[in-house]
Amino acid sequence: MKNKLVADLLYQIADLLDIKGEIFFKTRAYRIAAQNIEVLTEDIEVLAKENRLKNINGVGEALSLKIKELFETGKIQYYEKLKKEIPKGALELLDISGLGPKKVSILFNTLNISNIEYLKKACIEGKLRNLDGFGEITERNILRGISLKEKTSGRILLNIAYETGEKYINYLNKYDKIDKISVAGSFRRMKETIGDLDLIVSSNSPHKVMEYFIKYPKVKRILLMGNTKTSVLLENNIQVDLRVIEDKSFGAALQYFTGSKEHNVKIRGIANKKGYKLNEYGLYNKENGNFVVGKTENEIYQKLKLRFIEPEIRENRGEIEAAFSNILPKLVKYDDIKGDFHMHSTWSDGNNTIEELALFSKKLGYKYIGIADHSESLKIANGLNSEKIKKKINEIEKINSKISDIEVFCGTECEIKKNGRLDYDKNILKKIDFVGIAIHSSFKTNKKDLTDRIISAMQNEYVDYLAHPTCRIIGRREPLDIDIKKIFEAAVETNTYLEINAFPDRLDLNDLNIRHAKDIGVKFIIGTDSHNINHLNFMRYGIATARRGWLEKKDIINTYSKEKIDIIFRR
DNA sequence: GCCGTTTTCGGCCCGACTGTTTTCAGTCG
Repeated sequence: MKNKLVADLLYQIADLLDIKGEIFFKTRAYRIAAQNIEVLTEDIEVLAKENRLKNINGVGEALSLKIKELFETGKIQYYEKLKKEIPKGALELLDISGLGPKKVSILFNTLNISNIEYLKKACIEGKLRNLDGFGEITERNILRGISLKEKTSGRILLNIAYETGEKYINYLNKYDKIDKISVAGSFRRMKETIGDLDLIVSSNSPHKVMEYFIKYPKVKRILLMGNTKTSVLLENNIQVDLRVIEDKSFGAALQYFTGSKEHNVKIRGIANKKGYKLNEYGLYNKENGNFVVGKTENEIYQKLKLRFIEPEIRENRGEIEAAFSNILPKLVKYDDIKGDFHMHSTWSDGNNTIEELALFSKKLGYKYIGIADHSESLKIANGLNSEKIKKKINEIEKINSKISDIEVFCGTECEIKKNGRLDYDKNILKKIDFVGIAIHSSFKTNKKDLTDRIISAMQNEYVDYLAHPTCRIIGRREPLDIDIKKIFEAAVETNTYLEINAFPDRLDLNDLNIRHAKDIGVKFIIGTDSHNINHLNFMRYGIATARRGWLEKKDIINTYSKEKIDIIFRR
């Protein structure tokens, strides 16, 4: 599937056209097309061959020709030409806070600034202040933007955002001038990484709330401050934006600032067609400007004849159409999970004993857990040999008779060897309750071998689930180069559950893969990959990712009752 | 560049804040 590649190319063309000064709607058209291609389940190369590109939303005559050209010649002339006009470094300038296409265009065309290094130098030398629309403050802001980019390298992981947001909200909750408070933005949608934290507050004393907001002890700098909007930078370099509105607009603001942008554009388009105008203050009658609703999100969706859409799926990936036809999925809930089958104990590389894990899990309300320690060949993680497995089984039996109301299962996270065989033989595998399999080494073989290796392991009759299927680590390791669709098909054929690994830098499978897999008929299991009891709390990020992948309770094995799980895992 | 039970041409979401200006453009979300 080259869908991602085509989408990235169109995004790049949009950026290049922005800098060139092309009209907004044209560059937006490229981005809309790119977005729709990114979420396409069908292989775009097949669509191109069968002349069906124009079936994709946002792809018309011009774009379909360009995509066809790409598949036929390996290049798009239009893109090649743009690249020659505008160097790659100029695109990077767009990432700097405070710089948009217009300013980048001026910088490039007048001072020939084509990378961040030159820009930094020019700012320090005071060369920008004489340009039209620039001044000394702009120079300082750009320098600040550069240093921030160097420090944070972009986005933060969901769990960091969660912990930071939780503390800030606790602080705000102590202030009696605040009525309602909620998170918004990509954080509320539980995206795997977050740009900055958005908070929405309703209050009749906005100015006082702003004053209190900026007094939070962890604030390092105030970025901007007004009566409705204030932004601060925290000591950990996370930006937090606060919006304060009246209570009657709380739902409208929440809807507006939760996004995604793409979702909102479509929703506002629908509002328009129905004779309304929608903004962060409410839904208004377009004719007379009268306020219609705005206190809750639900009222707004209702007025637009849509079912309520959960924040996690507001990405304009078909949820609006589904809400209209009343066929939205009943997303798995955060308290639907009854157990966790991916945790490591002191037997391998975990920091807590099985008993400690069991007691903590019981506190979380779980009915069962599975201990999935590493297998023999993963020496670095203290993988278990057959002797140790026997002892571990004994220990688990003792714990099960000692602790009530939670059942502990003995399992493994078994290495898939280079030849596709498992690290343990049949005699061991049949003794333990469940078998998760995973790759931790020899990533860099070719695509076909890697795919075959995983599928051949899935075909082993004792295997229950495939852990972190793509092995990506956010910000550090790209997903494995595997034929993911074949893996999904094999999962259905061999009845292997695919894990949604909830560890914040994995979240693997990701939202899009989950949706594609679900369409094929895959069943899932959410595992935290815990190495200590605190990691067990990561489950929420796995559930969030499952929700973003449109999963329902019935799609996920560890929402099942203990009786059902007994049937599945007790051999 | 796309799209059409408002349009095949003329729309395409909308408002706050900042810094630069002297009424507004650019950026951001």
